[in-house]
Order: sequence, then C-alpha cells, then structure tokens
Amino acid sequence: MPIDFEKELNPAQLEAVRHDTGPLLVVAGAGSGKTRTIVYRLAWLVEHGVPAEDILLLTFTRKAAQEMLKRAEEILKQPLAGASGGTFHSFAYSVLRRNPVGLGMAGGFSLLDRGDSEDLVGRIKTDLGLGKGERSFPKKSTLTDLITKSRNKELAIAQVLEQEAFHLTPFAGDIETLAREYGRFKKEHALLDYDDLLFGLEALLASDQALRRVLRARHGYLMVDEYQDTNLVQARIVRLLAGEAGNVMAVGDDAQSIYAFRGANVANIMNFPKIFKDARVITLERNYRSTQPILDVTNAILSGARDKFEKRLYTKRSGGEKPRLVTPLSDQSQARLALERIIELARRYPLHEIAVLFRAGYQSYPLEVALTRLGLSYRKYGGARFHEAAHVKDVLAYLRLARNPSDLVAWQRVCAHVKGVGPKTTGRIVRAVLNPDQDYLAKARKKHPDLTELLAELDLLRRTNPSPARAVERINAFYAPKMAERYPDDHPKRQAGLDQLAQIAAAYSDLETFLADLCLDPDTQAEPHRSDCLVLSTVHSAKGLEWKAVLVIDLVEERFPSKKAMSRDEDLEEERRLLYVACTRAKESLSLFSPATVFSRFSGFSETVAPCPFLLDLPPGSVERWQESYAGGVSPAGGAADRDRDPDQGSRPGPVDPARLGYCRHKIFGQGKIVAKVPPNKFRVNFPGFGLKVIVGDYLEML
DNA sequence: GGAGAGGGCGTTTTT
DNA sequence: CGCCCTCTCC
Repeated sequence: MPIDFEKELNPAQLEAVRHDTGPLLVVAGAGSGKTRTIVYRLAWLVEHGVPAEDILLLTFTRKAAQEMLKRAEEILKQPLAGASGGTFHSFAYSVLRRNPVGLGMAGGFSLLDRGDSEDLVGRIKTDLGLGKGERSFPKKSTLTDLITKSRNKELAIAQVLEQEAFHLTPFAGDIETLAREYGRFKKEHALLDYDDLLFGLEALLASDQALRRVLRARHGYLMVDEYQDTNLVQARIVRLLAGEAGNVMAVGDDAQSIYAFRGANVANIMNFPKIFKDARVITLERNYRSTQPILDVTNAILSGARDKFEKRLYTKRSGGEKPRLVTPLSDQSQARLALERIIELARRYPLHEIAVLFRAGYQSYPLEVALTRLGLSYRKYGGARFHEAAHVKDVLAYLRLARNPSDLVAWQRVCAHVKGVGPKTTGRIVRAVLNPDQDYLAKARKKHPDLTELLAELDLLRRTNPSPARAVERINAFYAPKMAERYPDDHPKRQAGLDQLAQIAAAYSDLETFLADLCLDPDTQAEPHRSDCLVLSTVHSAKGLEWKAVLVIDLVEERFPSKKAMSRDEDLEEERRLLYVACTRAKESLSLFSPATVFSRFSGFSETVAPCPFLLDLPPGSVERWQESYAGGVSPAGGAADRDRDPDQGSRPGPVDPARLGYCRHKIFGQGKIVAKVPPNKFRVNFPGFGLKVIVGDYLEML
C-alpha cells in the first residue's frame, strides 16, 4: 500500500517532500514537523526509485540520523539498506580513514577528543615555557578553546582575542606560536582533533578530483539537518559534496542557532539561496508540538530578541495549562519543588515524557541527589561524559597505542603510571621506540622496572590483535592495580565503569571503529537503556527532542544565562535562543524555576540572585506565577504573603485553587484563566497577552 | 627530572 | 571542592 503523502503532511511539508532535485532550503520553526518532513522526504525518494545508498543524511548527532532512517523504514515498510547518515565529523572520519594517504597519514591516525587536545596543548605550553611565572597567562582549557575557536570561525587568534577576551590580547603572539606548534605536533604524530576532521575532509575534497567525483556519485542526494548550526568549513563541505547540480536539501531554523560558541554561523542558512542559485525556500510555521499558552511564552521570549526573527509560530492546539513560573526561596528548595512537580506530572504522563532542562551539567546535581534518595530513575544527557573519566581514558590510551605507535598523547597517559617516569622521560622513551634505540630503552628499563612490563603488554596487544572486548579485558586486568593505587577511595566504582566499557566494546569487531565511536558519538554510553525514566538534560543536548512536560531550572543571572555570556550582547542573544529552544521542547506542560537565592560554593553562602532577564519580557498574564513562602509551601504569587500579614481574608483576593476556578472568556481580552475571586462580584483573571485584570463577573463567560 | 605538598582561584554549552 | 600552578626535596 503506497504512502498517502497528502494525508500525512501539510501543504508546505508536502512541497518540501515532493521537491524534485536541486537545492532546497527548508526553514522550519520549532515543532513544525521538521523531522517528519525529512523522514517523509526519505520515503518519497525511495518510493520514487532513488536507491537508498544514494542518500546521505548529515545531522547533528548520530542518534538523530539513525532515528530518522529508522522512521523512514517504518513508514516504507522496507529496509533502507545502504543509506548513510551521521554527523559531519563521523562522515569526515569515515572518508579520511579510507583515504589516509591524501591526508599525509598513510599509517593511520588517532583521534583526539577535547580532553586529549587540552592535554597536548598543556604539554606544549610547558615545553615552550609559555606563561611561566605569568599569573594571568590563560590555562590549557582556555587556550584550547581559543585555538579551536580561531579555527572554527576562521579568524586569527588576535581577532578572536579582540572579540571575546580582550584582556588576553597581550598574549596574542604567544598563543599564536602555541597554536602553530600544536598543529605541527599533531601532524607529526598522526593525530587529528575534531577540527582537523572537517578541514581534512575539505582539503581532500578540494584537491582530489577523482575522490570528489566518486563521493558525488555515491551520495547524489544530500540532506543536511540543523543547518543553522553549521560553521564555515561545513558549509564549504556541503558545497563540495553537492557539486554543480547542488542537489542538497538543507533544513534549519535561525531562531534555534545555539552553537555560535563553536563557530556555527547563522549566515550559512541566510546565504544558502545565494550560494546555491535558484534554491527553493520553504518555510514551515505551523507548530504541531505545543499548546497555545506555551507558544505564547516562547514567542514572547523571542520577541525581545535584538535581531527579530520574522517567523511567528502558531498552532491549532488551543487550550492547555498556562506555563508556570515558580520562584523557590533557594536552589536547594528548587530541587524539592521540582521533584514535587515531577511527582505531580508523573500522575498524568509516563516518566520518560517528563524532562528537566538546565544550562550546564552541574546544575542538576541537587536534583539528582533528591531523585536518588527517592529511588526515582533518571537518564542524564550532556555534562560530563563517560569516556572522559580519567580511568576510562587511561584504558583507551593503551588501546590507541596498539593502533598508532606515534600517538604521543596516549604515551603520556600510559607512562604516567610508570613510577619515576614523567613527561620528559616519556618523550625520550617514545623517541627511542619510534627510531629504535635499544640501548636507551635497555637503560631506561633497568632504571624503571615498570616500563618493561608496560612495553611487553603493548607488544602483546599489537601482536595478537585481539577483539575490542578482549583487548579491553586484558588492559583492564593490567590497569586494575594501578587504578586501585591511584584512586584509593572510589576504585570499585571506577572498576564498574571499566566493566561497562568492556560491554560497549563487545559490540565492535574492530578496535579502530570502537575508539573512533567513543570519540565521535556522545551516545556511546555505558548506561543500560532504561525505558521509563525521567530525563535530565542540558538544553544543548535536548535539541531536536520533545516531551509532554518540561521543567527548566536555575533560571537566574549567571547560571542561565551563564556568567560568561552576560557581558557580550551577542552571547546574551544566544542565551535567549537557548531558552527559546528549552521552552519549545514542551508539548503540554512547561514549568520554569527561578530561585531567589543560590548557594555559592566559593563563598560558602547562599546569595541573592536576579532572575533570568528574558523572563522579564514575559507578558504578565502569560505565565502563572508561583512563589515559595518562608513557611515552605508554594502558592500563586502575592497570595500567601498577603494572607500571612492580614488574617482578614474576606476583603482581599486570597489564594485560591486555580483548578477550581477554571477558565473564562472576555469579549475583548479573549480566553483567560481565573486566578482569584475578588468579592463581592469580581474576578482576577490572567489573559494571555494582556496580563492580570480584575473584571466584574457579569462581563465574563465561564468556561 | 619527578613526586608530593601547599596556595590560589574559578564553574558553559559539544563534535 | 577540585584543578592547576609553584615550590621544595629527592
């Protein structure tokens, strides 16, 4: 039975899905059925005779690509064998791995994740003697940040400093030297960081005409999701892959651009029609996800934006509860109130339809403690990653050396566990290993007995070439005593992590893919998939997802927006879009938490904080305001305090149970929610867009 | 050149 | 608190 595209899609979606060939840009507002459009487009192509293997779908996470391909298979009721999907980085990796010669790394290469890059930058910084005795010289994480920013934005270090860290401009020369040395070092030791994958692919495509032809023929139908978050080199890669024919469909939403910090350039989506001549542009504005009260709030957040966006989402999902804005007394009580709200919501929704979102990974800790105490299971996305834990990285370093003997970053890690050997000696050992100098090695082995054991272990690994699972097991056994010594307090817990690593490895047949996946796929996580549990996530990791109920916590200055974004206008605007992304994840219920005080670990005290500035843009009636009183309960703002001061409740609007009073309609203000009864005959009503009004009951139609 | 002790200091987001 | 840099002693 053929798919009834007309029935399943609205006219704009249908137009995008039925698009023939040539460039197409779909500007898709939040919740406008973007994923659906891509999925049906995949199905349409296959149903109209396009071989699945001609399709390449580039998305922001690998999970997103897999999900879309899977859904297309479901509606097609046939496997989409051969279609490729993944991130720019994973695609780049797979091309480069098959063409290492063009890269100048014929012997293979290792990937550096963020932590590896930082380690290397730190190493070079020390070796060059930069910042010695200079207190204000940036540390390795800042340096790595600046270097990758300069590459992603394609600006000189000095320019990046001028724009984002003016106080560091005196060090521009030193940082440039460092960046150059970092680049040289990676080349010499066959190491690629995230940026190298993209630039390497671009260089390869640009220089190798034959390869370009092969790839264009292989991936005749190119689709790129989240186009607003591509950077300059990614846009050029798209152009190189799409070629003259420009058979590419780009999908994105300028209002959801939240990766400028990593070089994403909104101009890419704006310029798409210029780069690809005669591109068709289709805009999806009808929202299918959220109820109108939620959209009222998200539109309000966006309406305060410095650069106004022309889209305005609308929905036919009328009704629904008004979003709540809760003001807990502190971040500690925020955890408690959020938990109470979650429990309340859990009566209406399955747990996996509820998500708590936040700006940074650490912000969920108090809530995690509370959840654990209650025995409520949750899954956390974003923040510290499993494979970034030191002990996991240690084990992976041994494996990396089995593939790439010149991987000095890995050598540094493994040698750190050889007693008496530090950075300098490691360097000498590695040189002796690569340009065999058995005399030196013999001397070193005599001096450091652990070294013999290490080299033997690595040799064994190289010689026997075991399966990833077997290799992890072997290394675990080798590493376990070192770990116990280094982490006396919690090594059992770490051991459990390594056992999980072995589990993950079991799914792979070759070591190289296993290592690359850990680096390239944030979802290669250890946690067994639990089906019904609450979701905790950073807003960035929540991109593209949706839940029935969403809670956003820590909506206060210096947390959301983050402290670092408070000083620059551009950064602040990105935080606004970030809040927009957070709120547009909600389908039916949205709760915003803005604690009055937060605990500062630095001072050891709770400090008063200002609410997130974007909340000030909300029209008074668009949210239901709840405040925690000193007595501990929450009640509609104003209510509890008034009552406590004035025992004579009859003459003023007391706190009421909003559910009991319900909704009403007014001729001019439209539908509103009754917040309080004002005796003798008036009501206090929240009208979306108009705010709080006191109206005589005769003028209201009760709903 | 390495290991371990002591003081200063600052919390983003991700491939 | 935890990282990172510096200082001291082996």
